[in-house]
Amino acid sequence: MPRPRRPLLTRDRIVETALALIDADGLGALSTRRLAAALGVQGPSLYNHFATKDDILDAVADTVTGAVDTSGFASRDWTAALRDWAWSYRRALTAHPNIVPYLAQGPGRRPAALAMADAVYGGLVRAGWPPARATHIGAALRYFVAGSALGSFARGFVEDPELYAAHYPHLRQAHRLAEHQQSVDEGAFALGLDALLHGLAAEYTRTVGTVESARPKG
Amino acid sequence: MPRPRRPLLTRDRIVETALALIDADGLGALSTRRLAAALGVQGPSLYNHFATKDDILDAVADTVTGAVDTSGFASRDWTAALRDWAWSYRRALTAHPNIVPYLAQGPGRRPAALAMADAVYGGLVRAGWPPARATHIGAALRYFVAGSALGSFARGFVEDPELYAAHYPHLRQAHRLAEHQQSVDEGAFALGLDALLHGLAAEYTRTVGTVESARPKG
DNA sequence: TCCCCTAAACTAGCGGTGTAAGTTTTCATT
DNA sequence: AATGAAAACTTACACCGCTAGTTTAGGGGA
Repeated sequence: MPRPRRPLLTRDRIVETALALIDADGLGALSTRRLAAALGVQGPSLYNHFATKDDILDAVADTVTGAVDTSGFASRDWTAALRDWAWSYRRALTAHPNIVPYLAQGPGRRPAALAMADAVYGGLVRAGWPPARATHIGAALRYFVAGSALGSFARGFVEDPELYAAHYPHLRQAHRLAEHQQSVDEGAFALGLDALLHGLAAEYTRTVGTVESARPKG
Repeated sequence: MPRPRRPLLTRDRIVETALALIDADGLGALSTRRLAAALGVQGPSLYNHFATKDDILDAVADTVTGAVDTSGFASRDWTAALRDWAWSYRRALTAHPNIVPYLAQGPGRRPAALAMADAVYGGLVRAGWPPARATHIGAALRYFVAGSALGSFARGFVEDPELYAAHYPHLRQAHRLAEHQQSVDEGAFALGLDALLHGLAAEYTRTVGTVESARPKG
């Protein structure tokens, strides 16, 4: 097949299909040939639109990150904005859990990640946090969200309780975790996020100023 | 070469060499043939000792996790024990950063991970936390540590500041992050951990009891 | 309008991957 | 002493990411 009258591929179509395949079958099941086949095309044709497979994955990661909402930093006080952002961030990642290992690992140089960092950092500095502190806070929240989306804690446990009872006395009821996987993970996230924000608020009043100065500038 | 008089391979030697290769060249550079070559052996010989490559990686992950110290839960109050554990956990992971993506992702069914969960969960319950809360706290800390070890926040930034100034106004000084990568990541971890523990301590006094009841049982 | 360069598909193929299958020889057990 | 398992080997398969070279359609300049 020579050059077709209308291009069969576009970057958007490739990224979209790649994300669908990753969601359906996992990161390891995405090969250039399988992706191309899903697009009705031969493997190497992808290289007319992307330089490497990693470039495709970067683009996929960028669209996932792009779904994160940071608008709270423009309108709400910094603790509420952080909370909204963290939950939105988590939702964006858990909506596509199979890409998270790639996304969390790779560089934050992708546009959507930079825009997100910019919004968070800017919002915290505007709220009165010293720049170095703002950096740390953004990073700490990112750690927590990425970790929570990466490996489900509960998923690691298995249904058979006997496996645990013998060697790990306190985990005798751990098999129940498998049943309530999602609620355990979300509960742990909610608890940890609340604790983090509580601790940060205490640090804020201790080192930055009163609650009043935390109002958005508008 | 037939069966040698003394076995050339042992599980321990394989795991040890695999970890060294991963540390040196990254997870992606570990192939069964390269690993075997480093052991003075042909690729498929590994399958006399491990069923799959993933089994090898699981064993590597288990030895890394095994270096985490949870002894604080036996002797210190729960906040100090959590802090010690989190730092030890982080040190164990950052000592072998290349294996972290695999480790953080996979199931927690490996013995060392189970033993760790057992110690943490048991320690928190003994301190008076309700079982469900203890599960959430252990998971939340795990999220935070894994996320912090997984992707360096600072590493994502690049030296050239002009790349940022144009589109991301608040990141104008982000290039400095690259210089202080390690201290930024550690500072973010320290800040986040302190905030988390502060928030958990507040939750403890609010819902569980006074500080007195948090003493270790002994 | 003709020409030509670029774009976007193709086919063929390279070196590498995990692992299955079967072979050979040594060691340990009966 | 015989036997069977263990631990190395070789060969081979299907797949991987990617390169090189080919073919033709489309668009811009003479």
